[in-house]
Amino acid sequence: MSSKFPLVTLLGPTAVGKTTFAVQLALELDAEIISADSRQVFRGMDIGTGKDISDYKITNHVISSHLIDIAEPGTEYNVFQFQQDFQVARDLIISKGKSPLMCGGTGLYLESVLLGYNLVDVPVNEVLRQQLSELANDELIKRISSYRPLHNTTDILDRERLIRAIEIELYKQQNNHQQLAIDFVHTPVLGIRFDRKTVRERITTRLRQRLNEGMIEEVQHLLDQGISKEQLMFYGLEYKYLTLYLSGEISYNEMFRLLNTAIHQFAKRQMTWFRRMENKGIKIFWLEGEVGPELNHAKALNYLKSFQTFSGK
RNA sequence: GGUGUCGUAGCUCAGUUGGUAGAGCAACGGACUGAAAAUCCGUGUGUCACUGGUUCAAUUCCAGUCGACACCA
Repeated sequence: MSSKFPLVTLLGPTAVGKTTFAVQLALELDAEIISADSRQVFRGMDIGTGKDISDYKITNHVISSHLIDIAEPGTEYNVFQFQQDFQVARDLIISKGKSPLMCGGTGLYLESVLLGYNLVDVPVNEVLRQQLSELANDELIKRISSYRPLHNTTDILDRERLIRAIEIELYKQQNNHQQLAIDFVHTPVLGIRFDRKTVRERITTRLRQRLNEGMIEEVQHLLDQGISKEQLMFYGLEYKYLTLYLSGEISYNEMFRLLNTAIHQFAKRQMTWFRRMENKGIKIFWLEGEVGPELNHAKALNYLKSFQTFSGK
């Protein structure tokens, strides 16, 4: 395929084979992959996040990937940073004359790019932080609620985050910044999905494999590195339940059962997010996983071809 | 073979002194622009094992059948 898209996206819930599919597609499109995965950004979190470098090798090529292993485990990463990093990665890929292929399952991150969220780079305001630090939590909550509706309790659980949220909102109000915010609504978006029941089976099978392939040791290693239990728990899923298991709070069987269910529920939430994206006007070309990768690959290429014709490029 | 207990939602079980039934988990739907694999909200999905009987009315009482478990042989 010769002419280039400003962006091609491949999304889907966990355990549908996105990476392998993306790598094959990247080879065809002469593309490099930008990962949109909120957990694969962390170094040392490999098996638990399904990060497998060997996946990027195909025949005798290695497909370049971006936004993987770019943050220290134990630190935080967020949409704003993702959007920034995405821009840099995309510019780099284009400057090499290649195509950017965004691939991942983190709905918020995908949407922030596709809908062009206007996220402003808000500097630290020490004076404000000093003032706010003297207020009671109730006061802080009242302040942030007066600026914007609360999304959920994540907004108000943590004092530090509460103060940061006020800092951001105040800055936006006072500075009237219209950030770059390019949207990619009219670029092709491919999705892979399976029947819900099949996804569950795939998740369970994969979980068994990962447990046998050193996932427990991986989490133990992170704990040994000094990453706090709380932080690991907040990363969720594998990191949460394996931490509970390793600290003796739940048995192996409980861990398996709870984690398995949690991943099933996660896949469902991912699908909910994709439906929301469709409702917001993002057209997703769904490839049914049951059909098999070969046929889906052909379908995907066809769709991209028709997309070009349609948009007159 | 005999005696007893039990059979209610996908699972574990409540319950109805007779007026067609809930809880937890699962499942399903949704919200979510600075932690998003997080966080939060909503929804009961059912031949009350089966067949008869009593009754205005049976998931509930009675009898039988089937199944599970326990004990006795």
